[in-house]
Amino acid sequence: MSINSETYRDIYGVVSRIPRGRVTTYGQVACLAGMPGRARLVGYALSALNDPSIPWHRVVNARGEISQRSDGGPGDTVQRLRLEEEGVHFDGQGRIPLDRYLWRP
DNA sequence: GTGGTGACTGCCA
DNA sequence: ATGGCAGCCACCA
Repeated sequence: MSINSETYRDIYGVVSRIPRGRVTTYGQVACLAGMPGRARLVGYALSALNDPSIPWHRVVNARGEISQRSDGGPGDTVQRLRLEEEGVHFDGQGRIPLDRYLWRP
């Protein structure tokens, strides 16, 4: 990982144990990392992340949608493709039914 | 030190 | 159902 910070390492640690074919929300990652209410920090941490071994694509927002990146990169498209490869099904509105795919540790 | 920004969330109209 | 808004806190200029 690119940043030397315990906080970020905790976030990445949580993300890396999301099982294949499941998703989780920014808020839940924050909660599991011991900082409830700091979903925005999780988003910031992921934007700074540049490590292919971390399954960042399994993190979506609280509505089950893929959050668009500010840098205009193709990340959001890649995210959807990778999730579909894992068998995560999107509904007609581009959202993931969280009742079905949300990771419950 | 100060102020603006963001891969967010929950509340309210 | 959708859209706006305040709160959140690390980072950068």
